[in-house]
Amino acid sequence: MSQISVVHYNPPINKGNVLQQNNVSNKQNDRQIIVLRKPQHILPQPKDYDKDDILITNTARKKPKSGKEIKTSAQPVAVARRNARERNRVKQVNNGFATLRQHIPNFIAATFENTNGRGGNKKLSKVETLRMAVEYIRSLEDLLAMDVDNNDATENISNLSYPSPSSSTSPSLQNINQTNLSYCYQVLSPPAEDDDMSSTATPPPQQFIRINATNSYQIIPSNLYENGENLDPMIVENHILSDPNLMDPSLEFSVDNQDLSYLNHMHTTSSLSPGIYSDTSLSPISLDKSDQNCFIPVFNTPPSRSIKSKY
DNA sequence: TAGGCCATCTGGTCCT
DNA sequence: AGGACCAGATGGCCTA
Repeated sequence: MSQISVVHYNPPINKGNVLQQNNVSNKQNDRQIIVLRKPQHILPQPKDYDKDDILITNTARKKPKSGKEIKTSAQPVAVARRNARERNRVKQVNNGFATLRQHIPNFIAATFENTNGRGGNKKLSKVETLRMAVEYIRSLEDLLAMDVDNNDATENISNLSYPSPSSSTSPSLQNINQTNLSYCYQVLSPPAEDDDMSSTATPPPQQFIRINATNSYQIIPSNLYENGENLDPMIVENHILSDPNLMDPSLEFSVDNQDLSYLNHMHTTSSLSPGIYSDTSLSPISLDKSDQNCFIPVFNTPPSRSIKSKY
């Protein structure tokens, strides 16, 4: 590290920059020798440049809403151009994130925004976008693996059309099997606490109610059931729905037709019948067969009984 | 007010 | 030399 030695008299220097301080006992003038950290960036002073080489920059810096003036500093052309390149580069990165966000199913993002504690109407942050994208890709991989397992006619694989939420063309629903439901509750689950996106731990399923004849869903607050425990539709019908105070209206979300492709087993967007569905069956199964790790509960409630929504 | 998120600036490194 | 990329520092904005 570069160091410079100075003879210090007054005023005192910033302690943060002091690397070494030697008190030289000099009875005559009692001076101190202090080793300073070399300033990390010593920009050439304007006087070092021709006037033509100076740009007033910082114009691209976000203008504070408070209206405070941002100090503009004189910069050489090279520095200004480099900053502009960096801004452009970051902009490209952000464009990439925006594109990535568009590929995350709307209802997943909406649900996450409602449950991430950051309030609604917030776009996914970069970290959240990456997490969601990882989950999405993982789910598509699972879907692919499941489809390969289920289809003995391997030639179908090359013709498979996988759902793309941002695609304007509707996905080939005939090729979407029931694993979509598994996908749904996996991604509806909150992300792991740490940032380790390589984690393979399977989060507990998120349970929700579908409001009949609508594309609206209501997430059942997790405090109403234990992790991994599937609710009995009868309990939902007789207890939870009868007490609207138990439900959180902010946890209601709507899905569009494309998202519905992830929620429905069927080739149409008709609603599922209430019950517990397995990963491999299109028919509800009896509760005593249920395996909490493999089934997703679907409950329907008439619109008239829907919990007071955000509307 | 603390913490999260973000944009910007800047020094450093690598590559062409 | 200049561009691309990365990481650290900084400050503004927003929310709980």
